[in-house]
Amino acid sequence: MSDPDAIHRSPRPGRVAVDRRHLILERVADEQTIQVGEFARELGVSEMTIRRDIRLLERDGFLRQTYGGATAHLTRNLDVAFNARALQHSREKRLIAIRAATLVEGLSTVFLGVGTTIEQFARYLHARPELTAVTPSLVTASLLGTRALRTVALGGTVRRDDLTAVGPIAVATLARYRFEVAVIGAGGFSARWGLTEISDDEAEIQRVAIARAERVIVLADGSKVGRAATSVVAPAEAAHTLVTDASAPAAELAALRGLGVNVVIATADVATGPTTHEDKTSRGTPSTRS
Amino acid sequence: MSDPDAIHRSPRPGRVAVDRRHLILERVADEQTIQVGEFARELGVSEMTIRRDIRLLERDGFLRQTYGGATAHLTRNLDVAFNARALQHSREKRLIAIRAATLVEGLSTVFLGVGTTIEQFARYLHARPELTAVTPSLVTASLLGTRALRTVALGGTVRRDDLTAVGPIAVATLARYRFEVAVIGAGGFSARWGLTEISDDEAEIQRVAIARAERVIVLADGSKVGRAATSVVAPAEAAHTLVTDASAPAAELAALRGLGVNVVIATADVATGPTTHEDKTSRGTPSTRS
DNA sequence: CCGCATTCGAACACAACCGAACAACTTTCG
DNA sequence: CGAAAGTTGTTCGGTTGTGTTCGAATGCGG
Repeated sequence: MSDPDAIHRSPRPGRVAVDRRHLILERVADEQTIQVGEFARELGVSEMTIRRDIRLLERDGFLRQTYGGATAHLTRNLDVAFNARALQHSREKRLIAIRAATLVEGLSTVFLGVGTTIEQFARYLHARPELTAVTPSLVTASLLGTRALRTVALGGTVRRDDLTAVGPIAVATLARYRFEVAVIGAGGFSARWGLTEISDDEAEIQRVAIARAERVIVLADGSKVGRAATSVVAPAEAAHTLVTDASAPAAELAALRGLGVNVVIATADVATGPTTHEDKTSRGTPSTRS
Repeated sequence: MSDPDAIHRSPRPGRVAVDRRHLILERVADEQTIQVGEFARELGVSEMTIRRDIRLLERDGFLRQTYGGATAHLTRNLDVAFNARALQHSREKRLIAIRAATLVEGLSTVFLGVGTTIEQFARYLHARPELTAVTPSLVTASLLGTRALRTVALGGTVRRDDLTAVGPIAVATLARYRFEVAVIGAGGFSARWGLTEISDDEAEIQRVAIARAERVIVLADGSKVGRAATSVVAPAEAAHTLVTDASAPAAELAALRGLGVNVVIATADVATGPTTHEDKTSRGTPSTRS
């Protein structure tokens, strides 16, 4: 398992240092290579600093230092870099989440999958007492658990990376429910390979959830559309609706539409506020509890 | 500095401190990061105070200290309110948790119950890869889930008050396990009424867990000892060990001892260090993979 | 093979940051 | 009132991150 926290492992890196290393990884993931002088100029730091970063990152196996810069370490770091970037795509994800929330209004049983996009979706899900939400994600379950709807957490072994319950127990629990709609994320979604996921465990759970749902809504930001991960979950036709953003490649969307997938592009026009239970306008007065 | 909280006639010391730490957690939850100097200026306190807060919060696993500030810990976004509950907890509970942690060393399967004392216990539980921890509490599961041990969350309907999985699913899942020791909290614990709990759901789960455990350790601060709640879980003899603090009434403790309960009083002398998820002894040897 | 420009990394310098220790102050309790 | 405990600010020696210098190493074109 590629420890996503490994970047932070140096004794006590500052925020800027961590950010800079993230940037380096991103660049390397994008362009396969990076040059010390260029990047130093770009960030306004000395070359020595970049060199030190590279040495550190190589020590942890994220890349390989070369004469004049560094190159991608083939096997590793893609996931890491994408993870790092996933945190920054939040604008699009929020839009997708808001749009998707409008698609599940009035329903009574929904399945929520795993991933940051789904977490966002949960934030914007309109809570009603007669709504039951089932999810393997502890984060999502915690998020929903405090609100006015019935939340069911799947049990099972908790995965370290994303705090998700996986394994036979989760699958067995899933078998007790039937869903009007399953809202799931995706490691990749393409016409050729359908819905794909990075982890096998997650794929298994999603497969069962899809089988038990009458409708499937896939949430995937543009960078996921047309891409494929390793574990195949279901063909693209299994998804009734795909909610994505404007950055998704048009050709791929056309192909998906050809397969009968209803494609929804989330735009910024409907700037609905979040559905958080507590607004944070209470900045100055810290909670006067108990 | 004029104490802005003096108007409230603060009932116990450290009221401002607790509030300040809440603010820190909020900020970190919002922005993933915080800087000492900036925040100190913002609140009008010295940097040292902020540093002390951060150190404390890291010790309890809320965040991760960095050079110049702190960043969010992986147990991100459990609702801050829930995550921060433990902040208001007395040092008695922490002492109990620390003491109890020494009682479960070397075991391989433990059940962790519900409640803030148990959450504290989880923070100080020494993680080992071969240790399996089972719990119905989403908070505890999230806390443990990022650390180096196998965590199993019970599934089920999530209770709003304390983010606990309850109901038939939780009970059924429990039936798949056997525990060397069950560590549980208590709404009340007395010689007369035994182990009692406020909620029926919780009582049911604890009953099953006790039946499936070879040893039962009850954690209860002094105020709980001698008291009884509405729902009876088990007679006092079911508990092999009670860990409490010095404020527990001596007469009651004597009565419990008479029933064969091994009473342990947690004191401050064993100033055991914290059990943060990442060991920082790896200062000099960076290549030690987690 | 030899120069030559570029890059690398050890060493040093400096600023920012950290934490232990101490002092000043407040609150609690006898 | 006085002792004890808790909280915050300050000081100071040590640590960490970054920039700079400079000799050594490397790639490249004869």
